[in-house]
Amino acid sequence: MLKEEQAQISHECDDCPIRHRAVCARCEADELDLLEAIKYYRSFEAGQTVIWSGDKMDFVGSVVTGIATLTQTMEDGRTQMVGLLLPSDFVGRPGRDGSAYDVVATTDLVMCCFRKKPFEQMMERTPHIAQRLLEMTLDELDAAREWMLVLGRKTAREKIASLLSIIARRDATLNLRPTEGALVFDLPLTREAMADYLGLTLETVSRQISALKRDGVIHLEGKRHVTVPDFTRLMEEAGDDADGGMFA
Amino acid sequence: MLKEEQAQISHECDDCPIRHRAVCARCEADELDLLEAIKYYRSFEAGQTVIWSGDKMDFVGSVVTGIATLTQTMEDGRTQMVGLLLPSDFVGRPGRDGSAYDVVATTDLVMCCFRKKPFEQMMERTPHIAQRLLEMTLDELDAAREWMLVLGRKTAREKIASLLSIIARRDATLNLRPTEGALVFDLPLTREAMADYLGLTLETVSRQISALKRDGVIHLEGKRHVTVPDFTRLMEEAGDDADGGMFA
DNA sequence: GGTCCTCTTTGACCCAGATCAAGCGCGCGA
DNA sequence: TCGCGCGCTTGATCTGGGTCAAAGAGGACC
Repeated sequence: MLKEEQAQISHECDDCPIRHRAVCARCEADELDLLEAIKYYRSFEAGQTVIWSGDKMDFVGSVVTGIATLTQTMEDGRTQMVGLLLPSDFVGRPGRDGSAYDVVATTDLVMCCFRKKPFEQMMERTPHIAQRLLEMTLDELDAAREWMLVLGRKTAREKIASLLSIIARRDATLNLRPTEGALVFDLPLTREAMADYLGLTLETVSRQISALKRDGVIHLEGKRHVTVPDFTRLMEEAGDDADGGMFA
Repeated sequence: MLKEEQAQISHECDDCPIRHRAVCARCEADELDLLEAIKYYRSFEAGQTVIWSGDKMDFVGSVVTGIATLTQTMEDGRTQMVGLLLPSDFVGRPGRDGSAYDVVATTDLVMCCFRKKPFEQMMERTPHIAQRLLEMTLDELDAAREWMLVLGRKTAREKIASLLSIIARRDATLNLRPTEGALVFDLPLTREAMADYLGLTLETVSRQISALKRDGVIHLEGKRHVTVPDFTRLMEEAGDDADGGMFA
């Protein structure tokens, strides 16, 4: 909690790293001023739970830096990740009180938050916010449906390749690295978290990553640092059309 | 195509069966008049494809009666259903030209359509429409995430029970039947379509339905007419908390 | 009333991935 | 510097659901 207080250092929206991608992306200067007046930052350490499923959630917000996950758990402990929240992603649902999922910080995390009530009022008055939120929600819905294909119909190897290509792609667009040649990135998830995302066991994840390494689809430095020498090859392994590639 | 023309019989929004649940649910009388002026009906026969994935889509619309499915297909033919569209559900995405999925009528289908351009303009001028669309999209996102748990972590038997309970629930709210005692409904999907929804093969679907019948969880009359004597039992079989029940 | 044809059921067998069980290796705290 | 723990790898075995194959059950059409 003290940590959270410290994080409330002054941040200007103008030089916010997610200014042009988050829910505020379409706001004009004056609208941004209003948001700036009611926003506050919260930070979390890796492993900390942001909210538990079913808990009352009196804020909404955007991931500024770090990574969080959305997970669902059955009574007997089986868990399924249902969302991977990267910088600029939105957390929380206007018009609902409780959280439907566990939200967990998997790395150190900074969020830009708004108390729900004021945000909802703002949304009614500022179409730019509602428009952007609709757009982001539709994108998430598409991503969720893409993921349903992965979960329902892909083999373990294809699942791993799909996850790697998604992380690689999002990492590339976020960091604006060139997409030519080899892609390099760090896995932000443990083997177990990957298993929860993919509907697999952590042993299978480990085995398939080893297999992809053995077959030269990826290189590993340590456990987390990944090099993809040929992205098209990875896409093929994922079972995707090798075109749906690298834009926006 | 002739069939579609015929379907343009006069329908009044006032006595539309999905008036209070569709994208127009929040519209005032005057807003409704504007929509009424630009809407048109299209009908499709069972089995007909509404749009192919990738095709240009110059309209959006709501399912009025009947059932449609959203599916994704891999090059080698593996297919995954990613959406089940019941009356009042919305089809199409404002701000995107092509369809991301195959949309197929699984029963005879009537849709209330709007050409995309006018609808988008309308959305900008009528916050009630955008608000309702956001709400519906958030609901669909929740449903998709629920489904990710089903696909990723449930057994074949649990998957079947989950599908049955979802159909039973939606059918009950749609037809406003009392939820006391036995639930009765018709399966709107073939075994193959169920398999595509659940990430199973049609043989496994058939076997598990037989097993649920043998164990008295459901009764079957013919292949499609289902009776659920004890809904709580079905929920347990689905692996869900037996509470998240029967409201709205 | 017979004959397709599509949807479905059921059986026999097989395999991808789960489960159970050792170990490895790196970072951290004492 | 050591040891301890957590994340990870790898092996051996088991099994749920896939695959392949055959046959029943309604319709719809002639």
